[in-house]
Amino acid sequence: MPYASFASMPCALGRPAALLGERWTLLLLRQIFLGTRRFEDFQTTMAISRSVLTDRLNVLLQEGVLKRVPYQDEGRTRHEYRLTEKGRDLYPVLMALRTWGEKWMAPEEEESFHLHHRDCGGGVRAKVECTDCGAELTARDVQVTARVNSDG
Amino acid sequence: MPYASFASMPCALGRPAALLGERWTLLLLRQIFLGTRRFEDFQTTMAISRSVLTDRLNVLLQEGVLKRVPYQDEGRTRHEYRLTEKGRDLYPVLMALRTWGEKWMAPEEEESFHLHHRDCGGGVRAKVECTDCGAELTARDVQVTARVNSDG
DNA sequence: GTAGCTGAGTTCGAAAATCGAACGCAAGGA
DNA sequence: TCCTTGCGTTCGATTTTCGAACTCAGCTAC
Repeated sequence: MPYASFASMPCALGRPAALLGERWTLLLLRQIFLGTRRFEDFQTTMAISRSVLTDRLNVLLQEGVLKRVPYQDEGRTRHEYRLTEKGRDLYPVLMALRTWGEKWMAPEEEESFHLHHRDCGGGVRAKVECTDCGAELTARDVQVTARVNSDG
Repeated sequence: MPYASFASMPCALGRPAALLGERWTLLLLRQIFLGTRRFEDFQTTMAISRSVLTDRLNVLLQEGVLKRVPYQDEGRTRHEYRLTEKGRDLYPVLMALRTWGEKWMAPEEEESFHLHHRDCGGGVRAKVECTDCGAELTARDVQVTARVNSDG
C-alpha cells in the first residue's frame, strides 16, 4: 500500500493522520494559524521549496481546509489562502501539539509566542474529555473496541 | 533551512509539528495507540518499507516517545516498542485528529473502531479550553502575541 | 551438530519526492 | 516600453522511500 492510499482508509483517525502526516503540512498549518496567508510569505518564513509549497497548498484546497480569497493590493486583485470552517476546526490538533510541546519539548522557559483567551486572559490548553460525564481522559481511561477490521 | 532543522526551532508548536509531520510518523503512532508493539506487526499492518520503519522507530526512541521493552516469547527474549509517559501524553493529539476526522472526513456512519470511557461508557472528544475560566475555546477566542520573533 | 524457522533488522538498486535556481506571466507603475 | 511584484512552473541534482533479497541470532527438530 503506497502512503497516498491511506487517504481512503476506513478510519476517522487514519485519514487525517495520513493527510497531515505529509511532510510540511503541519508546519504549513502552524504558519497559517499564526496569520500567514500569502504564497510568498509561506515560502520565505518556512524556507520550503516553491514547488512543494504549491503542491501542499493545492492538497489543502482540494480537501477544503483552505480557500483562495481575492483581495485588493494597491489597486490590483490578488489571492490569499485562508482557513475554511473545516480548517479552523483543526485548532484543537495544533493546540494539542503545542500543549505537548510545552510539556515535553521545551528546552527552558522559551516561548516564542503567547496565547491567551481574549475574554479573560487565561492560558490555552488541549485536553480529552468524556462526552458523557465530562471527566478528563488519558489513554488509560479509554477502551478501544474494534468494529470492522483489526487494523482499525 | 532543510526540513530537519525545524527540530531545533524555538517554538513549542513548531518542534512537535516537524517531528510528527515526518511521513509515516502519525500513522505509526496511531498503530501504537491501537495496540501494535512489534516490528513485524507494524510492517505488515501499515505496509511501510522496513528501512523507513526502522528509521521512524529509532527517531521516536531517541525522542523518548517510545521505549524498547524486553519480553519472553516461547522461551526467548525479544523486544517490543511501547509508549513512554511522554508518548502516552500524545493521546490528545491523536484524539484531536480523530475528533476532526469524524466531523469532517467521515464518508458516512463508518466507524472502524469505537472508543469509550472505561468508567461510564461515554464517548471521547478532544477540546481546547481556557486554563483560567475553563471555557471551551476556538481559534477565534484566542489572541496570539509574538514574543521573540515574528515567525513564532 | 546441523538444518530449519522466525522475528528483527540491514543492504542496495530503482522509483518517487524534494531542493534550489531559473524561467514565465499577468497586473500595475514609472 | 521597461521595471517591479506576487505567484507560480520547470528542470536537473539531491535526498527519501520502496521493495526485494540478504543477514543474523536464538531457538526447535531431527
